Amino acid sequence: MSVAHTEITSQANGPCGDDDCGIRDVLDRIGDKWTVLVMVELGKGVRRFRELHRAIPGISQRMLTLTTRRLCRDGLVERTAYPTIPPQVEYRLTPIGRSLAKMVEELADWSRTHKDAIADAREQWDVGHPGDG
Amino acid sequence: MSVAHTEITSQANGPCGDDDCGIRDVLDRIGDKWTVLVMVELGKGVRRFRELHRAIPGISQRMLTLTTRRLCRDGLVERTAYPTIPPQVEYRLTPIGRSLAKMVEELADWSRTHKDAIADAREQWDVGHPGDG
DNA sequence: CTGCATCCTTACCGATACTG
DNA sequence: CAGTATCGGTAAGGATGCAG
Repeated sequence: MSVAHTEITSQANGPCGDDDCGIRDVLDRIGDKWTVLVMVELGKGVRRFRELHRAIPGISQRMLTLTTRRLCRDGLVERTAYPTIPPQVEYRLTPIGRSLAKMVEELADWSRTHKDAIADAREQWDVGHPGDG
Repeated sequence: MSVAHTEITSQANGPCGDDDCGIRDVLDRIGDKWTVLVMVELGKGVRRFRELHRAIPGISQRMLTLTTRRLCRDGLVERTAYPTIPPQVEYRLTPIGRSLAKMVEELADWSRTHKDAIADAREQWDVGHPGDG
């Protein structure tokens, strides 16, 4: 994402006082455009590359490749490639990946619960602030 | 952030089956560079603009202004301006803002717990994939 | 089918100067 | 003190074509 520290240890200041609790890295992962969608889909079970691609409308092949690779790099997703022709690759959540997926689900629940309230707040704001984003 | 749908209702597909659960909007907010830091600081109590600025090293005035304004727009933060000279403005979390701050804290807890595991996974990955980000 | 390489547009964000 | 206005670097991500 836009922050991209790359190294998990390179944070000047975290939100937890003055020590780095690592949340920046997690947000750099799940905060990007496609990661949550991939994780939720993989939360339903093992998926092949093409299945993910069809299950997530709008994602490009390039972004699906990058997203799955980053998830693999962080140990959240496991990749299994069978040397067949044509190639066949399976993706599945690791235990730690499933635990993060659970957090994401809770966030999704929160979103569902407060979605309308936020929409209302924005409408209220926007009428009082024309020409604002 | 990079996604920026602006409208809370303009999502083709959410992670929850085929309906939009609004998580995209939440991630667009807390996924950006500074929002979590501001929320956690406000979680400690009422803060003035300058106090936030000093409490969050590295943030520019511009970004602090944008971040607080977006939080206000979503109804997560309340802004109180006193017409004194010099001006004085207070920011505090709304009830819904506090509830989101709680979710963020849980995510921070998760990060602390799994930080080392992720760092290890990255190291493992990087040794096997030189020249990769 | 699964990926990689390249070009290109968008917009996030930092730096700086200015206002009431 | 609490913003606003403007400029510019940079990285994310979309489109397209090629490869094993």
